[in-house]
Amino acid sequence: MLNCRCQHGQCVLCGALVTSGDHGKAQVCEIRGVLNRRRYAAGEVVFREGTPCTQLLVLRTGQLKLTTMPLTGREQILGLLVAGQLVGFETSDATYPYTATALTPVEACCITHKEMLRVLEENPAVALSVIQRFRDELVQAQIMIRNLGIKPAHARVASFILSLIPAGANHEETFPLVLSRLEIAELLGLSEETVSRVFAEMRRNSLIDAPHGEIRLLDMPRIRRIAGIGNGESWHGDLL
Amino acid sequence: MLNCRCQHGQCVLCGALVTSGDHGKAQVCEIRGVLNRRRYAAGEVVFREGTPCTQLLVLRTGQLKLTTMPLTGREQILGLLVAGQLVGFETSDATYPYTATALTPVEACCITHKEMLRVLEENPAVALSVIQRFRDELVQAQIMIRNLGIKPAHARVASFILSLIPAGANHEETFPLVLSRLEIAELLGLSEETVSRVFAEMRRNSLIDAPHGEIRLLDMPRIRRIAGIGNGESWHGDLL
DNA sequence: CGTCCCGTTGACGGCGCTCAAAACAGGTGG
DNA sequence: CCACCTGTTTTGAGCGCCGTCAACGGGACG
Repeated sequence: MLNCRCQHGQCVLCGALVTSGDHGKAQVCEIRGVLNRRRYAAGEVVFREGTPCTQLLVLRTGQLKLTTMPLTGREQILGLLVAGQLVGFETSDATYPYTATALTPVEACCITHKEMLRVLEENPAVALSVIQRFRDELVQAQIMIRNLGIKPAHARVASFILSLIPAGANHEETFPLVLSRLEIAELLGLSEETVSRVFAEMRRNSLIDAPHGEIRLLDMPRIRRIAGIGNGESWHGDLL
Repeated sequence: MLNCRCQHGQCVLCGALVTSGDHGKAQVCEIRGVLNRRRYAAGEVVFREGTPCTQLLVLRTGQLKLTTMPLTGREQILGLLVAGQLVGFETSDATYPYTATALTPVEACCITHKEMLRVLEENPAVALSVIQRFRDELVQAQIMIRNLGIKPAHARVASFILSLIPAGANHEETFPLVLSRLEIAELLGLSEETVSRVFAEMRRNSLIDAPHGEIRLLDMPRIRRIAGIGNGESWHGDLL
């Protein structure tokens, strides 16, 4: 485990392999032959929409954004990925359906689809773990559908801000914000200007503080209320 | 296989089990003990958002819609399911994150999560098949995000109409339309009236014909063009 | 100091939502 | 068969949210 070349117990593949009792050590040794570690700089494109997909990645550190650009138009962010998640595991089509770009410096493990399928067939524990990851991604996607489908601009931004809080973190703390206004707009299905306006409004009403590249929640309960549906009665009533 | 009580080779569970060589017959016999067949009438609620989830279903026939209603507001349809897909396989939370409702008469196979996990651990082929289903659902969800995020009303409706065409079907044919205008609106993040207006406009321009409960495509190429991004220059130019 | 990029702010117009009523279909009972 | 009622679909009028266009400010960097 410690002498495994990819050196990370938290990786879905390694982690699961290590704990899958019946094969054990032999499997660990086998898999490290097919895993490659890769690094990407912030802003670097990992793979591009429409290119043939042969490999999949397991994110170790950093964040990725998945984007799509239908025909000639603005980009839409389909989702954000953090450590532990899979990306590029496409089986139905032979090309990636979205572009993956590093938002921060990224470390990831690479494996070809062919090898991955073999690993899954031989290691039920890994398969279970992969199923769990897909479930999580699907839940995230459904949350996005909810937001895009019914929430007005202010509620979308509020929901987005709440989603930045790391699990089990103290509020009233300052969190890093790696997305630009434009990227937030692309994530929320809004225009850059609208996002900026909502941020300004929230700052004016001391709901948040937003220095460069960071954000700080000043009034969690009200943000949470705004994030719920825009309930008819103008949100201004709540903000002022 | 033919004497299996659930009697369907096309079910992910049975199908996969039958073809998983190394266990074979024994597994088939084992699984039919934990599978239950259920029927639901059109309009019947299969399970409701927020209720504890212990079972998952494999759709045999019919269609389901998955809906959510955040706080007090309108419903949002998260997705539609057809035969072969899984529903209710939630592992992270103990409650269903959406409501499942039958759109047509439905037949499904039921299995508890606990049993399902055991089946997955013992049958890699089933696990692979399940992963594939989740991938497909994720792709569908991402298509919805794309549509909701950037497309104007007309393009959303056009995309929806195109999505009704069964795989490998002849166009110029008449397809069943099980969703009401309100449901289409909830799926596309629009109002009922807007959907109705777009349908009317399309009918006026002989793009479609829409008798009760059915729809017929009259001009596939133009519908396809409208479904692409609304590219700035008014769509009226295309329609007239 | 000039340039570039990002964020902010203002003015304006249009898409699509809201409210309301009419047209329509389907089912039920007289 | 027709009157009646209920729920769906259609159509109209009005307006508000938000997207577009444009100009400005500020920090990073050469």
